[in-house]
This record gives sequence, C-alpha cells and structure tokens, in this order.
Amino acid sequence: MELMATKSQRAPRRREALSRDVIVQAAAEILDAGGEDALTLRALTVRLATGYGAIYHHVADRNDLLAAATDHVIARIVIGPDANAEPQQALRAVALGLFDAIVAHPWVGAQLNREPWRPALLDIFEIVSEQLQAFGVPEGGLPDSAGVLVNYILGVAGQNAANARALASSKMDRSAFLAHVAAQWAQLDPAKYPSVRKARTQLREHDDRQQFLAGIDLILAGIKTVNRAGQDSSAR
Amino acid sequence: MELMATKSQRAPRRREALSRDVIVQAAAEILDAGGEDALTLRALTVRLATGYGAIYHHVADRNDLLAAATDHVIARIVIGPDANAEPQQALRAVALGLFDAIVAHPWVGAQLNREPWRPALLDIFEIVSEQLQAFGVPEGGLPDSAGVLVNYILGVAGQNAANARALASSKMDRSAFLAHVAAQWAQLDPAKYPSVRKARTQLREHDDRQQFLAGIDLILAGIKTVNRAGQDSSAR
DNA sequence: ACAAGTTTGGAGCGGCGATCCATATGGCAG
DNA sequence: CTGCCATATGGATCGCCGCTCCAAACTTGT
Repeated sequence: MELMATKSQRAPRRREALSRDVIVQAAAEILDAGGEDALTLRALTVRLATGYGAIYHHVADRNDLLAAATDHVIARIVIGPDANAEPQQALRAVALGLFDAIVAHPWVGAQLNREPWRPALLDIFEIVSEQLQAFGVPEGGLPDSAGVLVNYILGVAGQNAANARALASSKMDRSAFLAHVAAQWAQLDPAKYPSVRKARTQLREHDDRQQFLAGIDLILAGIKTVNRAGQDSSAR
Repeated sequence: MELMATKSQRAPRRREALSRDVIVQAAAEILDAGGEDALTLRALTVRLATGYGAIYHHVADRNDLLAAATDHVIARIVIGPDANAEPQQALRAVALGLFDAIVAHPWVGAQLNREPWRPALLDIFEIVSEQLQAFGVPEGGLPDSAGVLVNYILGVAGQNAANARALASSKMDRSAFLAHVAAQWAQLDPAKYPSVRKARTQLREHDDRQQFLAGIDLILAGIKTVNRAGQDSSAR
C-alpha cells in the first residue's frame, strides 16, 4: 500500500525469450570486441537488457560461459575437411582452420589452455586423430602423435592469445609493437641470450601463420619417421 | 585532538627488511601451496605481516608478481645441462627438467601461457635453441625447430596446469579423478567421438611424463628429417 | 640535530562474481 | 475463462578482490 506510489517498482520483462544460446552468443560477441577481461556479468546484463538472475538461470557461472563460448567457436571449425583430399593436405587444412580461428578470436586460445577436456578440446582431439588415421598412423602410435599435434596447436594458441593481449594493452599498432619487442630484445645481455638476439633480426619479416604451418609439417615428418621406423615397436 | 585517544594508531614496523626477492619467494610459496587463486594481495600481507604499501613499493602489480615468481622457478631449471652429453640426450634432459618443474608447480604452466616474452620464456627459448644448435640444426632452421619444441612444451604445460586445477577443485584423489574422466568419456556419443572413446581405454595406464618424452623424440625426429632434406650442415 | 628521502601500514574505493528472493509469466487443470 | 504452479526474470545485496593514497616510521646525508 504505502509503496505502490513508486513509479515503477521493476523494469518490464524482456520480450524475446532468453536462452543459453542467446547468452553464449552475446558473450562471444563481447569477447571478440573487448577481449577476455571485457566479459563481465554486468556487461552481459547491459547488453542483454536483463538481470543477473536470468543469466545465472541458464548458465552455471562465468567459467561455464567462457567454456561454452569457446565450444561454440571451435564446433564451427572442426567440421570435417574435404574427404577426398590428400591426408597431409587435409591435416594442414584442419590445423590452419584452427589457427585462423584462434587468430580471429584470441580469447579462444587462452581458454583452450584453461579448461581441460571440455567439448572444444575433445573436438580438436577427435578431428586430429581421425586425420592422422587417414594419414596412415597405426593405432598404437595414435595417442602420442595426436598428443604432439594437439599440444603444439594449444601452445601456439596460448602464445597467440598472450601476444594479442599484450598488443591490445600496449595501444600500439602491430608494426610499432613488433619494433618495440625487437628493441627490447636488442638490449638483452648478449652473453645470456645469444640465440634470442640472433633470432631478433628475423622477427620483422616473419609470418606467424607460415611458421605455424612449418611446425605442422615438421611434426608430420616426425610422425611419418617414427611410425615407419618403429612399425609399432615403439616402447610405450 | 578527539582521535588521539585511540590506543594504538599503527602496528609496529617489521624487523627484517622487505625486498622484491622476499616478496616473490613468499608469493611462490603461496602459489605452490594453494594454486593460482590462492595468491591474493591480502594473503601476501598476512604471510609477510605487512601492508599493501610495502608490497606495492617493490612490485608493480599482481601480474608482475606472478611473472616474477614464474621467472624465479624457470631460471633455476634452465641452467645448462651436461656439456658433453649426447645432443639428443641433453635436449631430452632439458625438456624433462621443464616438464618436472611444471608438474611440481602447475601455476607456472598456466603463467607461461599468459605473459609472452618475459624472462622465463626467453630462458626456455634460449636453452632450447642452444641445444638444437648442438644437435646440428642449421641456423636457417632454428626458428622453426625451436618454435615447435617450445610451443609443444608450452602446450603440455598449459594442459598440465588445467588438469591440476580440475583435479584440485574436484577434491578427489588422482586415481578417482582419472576414473571419473574415463567414465565421462565413456558416455560420449560414439558416432561423434570414436577416436576419443578408443583412447579412453589407454587413459588409465598412461604416463604423462613418458608421453611427453615420446613427443619430444617425435619432434626431434622431424627436425632431423626436415633439416637433412634441406641442406647439409657443417657439423653433426 | 634536523631536513630530505625512502619504506611501511592500513583505511578506503570501485568493481567484480555470485546469491537470493520478490515478482512476472506461460502452460495446464478445472 | 480462471486460478495455480513451475519456471523465468530483475535487481538489491554480499563478500572479496586489486589497487590507490597518505600519514607515520624509519634511514641517510650533512
């Protein structure tokens, strides 16, 4: 009675239904726009014009949200590649698809290194294993071979995410940032870091994507060698 | 005037001098004891019996602290290996040293994937590059080869950290946790995840450390293959 | 002895994830 | 059509966090 005069005790309810998918989608957009730190529950409530209760009704917590957004992005990448391509080419295509997705969404790279054995990682493991089988890897060698490839991809993903964050927080453009890093390396103690200082000169003209692909090829060469030489006598 | 009656306006000052090293050391101990989330500034002030001002006088912020603690752990690992060992054995020893350190301090694995080009990562890159040169990798192949090895190590480090966190938060012991994961995998859709389900049976008897080493050997085989194909190097 | 500089302690700020509950709504039984 | 209940929603609120800020306590130089 005495409160009924307050003009609007509560905002009106949203029109369009809320759902887990809508929330995850919005979260992914916030992450793409502002990076990992931009995804706050408050930002989500604003963007969706809703409250905490609605979000927590569909989502367990912030980690769940991050993981679900990651799964969402990865699931669209790991659709099987061209079935009648050369196995090595198919493997390269899968790896490059992941690489490009991670470059486009650096937060995915970070998240993949944080939550183990969520669907996103399973998807990656699965598609890599399948392609390796087509590549001719015997069943006994699969876990090791797939493990190397997946961990390499995850390592690159994590570094890419870290670099993207450093680049964003430095507020320079990409080339200025690279020059800045190169300058820092130039000041390193030559006695302690001879190899790093040598690599510095190649930093400017180096292409992350190409280097990633070279790594994939190198690992595939190793897989071929190990599985040809061993004929599953590999001591494991 | 009116406040002068408060009995003790301020705690006495600490006896032992505070320094960056002391703070980083304490941070590392907190991290080892309770994982990444346990390191809060408040926990540090309690452990060191000091205040925020003292800590922030020696340390820029929490990230700086985390990075410094990581550098601290890694720096003790990357002391050069036995100089007259076989190159491949030396490389394995370096990799295993990193692996063991990361298993012992999972938060290091997570942190390595977060801050790029801090001393810890430079140390790793440097020692890997040096050993690869001893291994006979020509200068042109060094960046690619070292990149593969380092990224693989970082990937394993990140997954290890993620697993350690999942294990800790599950509050099971290690074998119960593995059984739990295996049970979850058993429920996966066999049509969608055939390879993962196949790998499940090997989960129980699998040894992370041995698999890591197999990965290192596989990559070394690839490095040998790729660099032999390219051109002959001076020494081997 | 006193001033200038350095190091320390801790109150306080703004922002975060998460909880909780009164309220609104849609579907279903009568 | 009407009442009822499970479900969905909005938002106040809590406890904790990183971090800032400044006066007090100490050190050093003269």
